[in-house]
Amino acid sequence: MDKPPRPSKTNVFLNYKIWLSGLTGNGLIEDETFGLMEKIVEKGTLKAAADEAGMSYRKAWGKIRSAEEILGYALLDKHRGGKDGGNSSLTPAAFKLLEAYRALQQQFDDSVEHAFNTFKESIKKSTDDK
Amino acid sequence: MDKPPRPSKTNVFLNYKIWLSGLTGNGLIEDETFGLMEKIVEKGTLKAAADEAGMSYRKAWGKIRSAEEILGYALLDKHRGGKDGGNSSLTPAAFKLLEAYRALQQQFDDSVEHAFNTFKESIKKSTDDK
DNA sequence: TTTCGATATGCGCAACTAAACATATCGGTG
DNA sequence: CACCGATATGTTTAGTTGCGCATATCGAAA
Repeated sequence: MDKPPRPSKTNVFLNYKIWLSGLTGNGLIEDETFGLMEKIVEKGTLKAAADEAGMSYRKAWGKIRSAEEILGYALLDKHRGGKDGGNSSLTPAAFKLLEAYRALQQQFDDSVEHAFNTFKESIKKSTDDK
Repeated sequence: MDKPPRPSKTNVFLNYKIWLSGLTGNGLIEDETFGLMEKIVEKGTLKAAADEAGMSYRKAWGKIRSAEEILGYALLDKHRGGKDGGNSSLTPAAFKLLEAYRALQQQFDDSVEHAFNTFKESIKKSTDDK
């Protein structure tokens, strides 16, 4: 889930995480959920996406359900029944959200890169220079 | 511990968290620990800092201990005994670390501010404009 | 109208985390 | 040299979260 820690000269690593939440406080949308959304695009079903992500269907379904509750709108067009059991696809709103989130994450990654470099320099400096 | 979520027009909030870790993976240094460090400067003892932070001495001590283990150097000059039982103060290295961390956090705050504004604009846009 | 595989959901148990409790040690100071 | 209050640490209990087992539902196609 979390980003792999960034190595520093002092054996200290910086970790960070971003996620979305609703106003009630319970429930959250984290990277794992967006990962699922991407896999649903590829595979066409929530089940296949869950398998691909190495998580149980129960868990994947819960994450999507929770996210939809927070957002107040559907992320998936879900279809049950039929020869192949059913399928799911992203709603247009889900597509937009996914894109926006990935862009947000990218900006975050970039700024972290810079901030962490500064941080490493700071703790490297001797104490007598300020 | 975590930052209070940032409100968005769509009732979705952005949350984020940063923390430090060592190379073994077990143990971490989070905002709470830096908060303790600041209170130790104010109060002069770990106990008073723990009380101020509303946590047990046991917990506070554990956090400091863990942080020192990760970093490989002492955060506190600890003194036992004496009339008033003892006291603790930050080491110079701890001061530097604390300052660097707070600066890092500030940079995060700023970049998140900007990134989240962009995010909100993105999910507001209609789907037919790209 | 039976079948099949994906969606849908309740619920109990396990794993982990966090808090609470208990207890020992230290050493200036009166 | 006894006292006091903070540092130091193991043990134990409590609480939370999540995982996955079990089971039901759906509907196009054969």
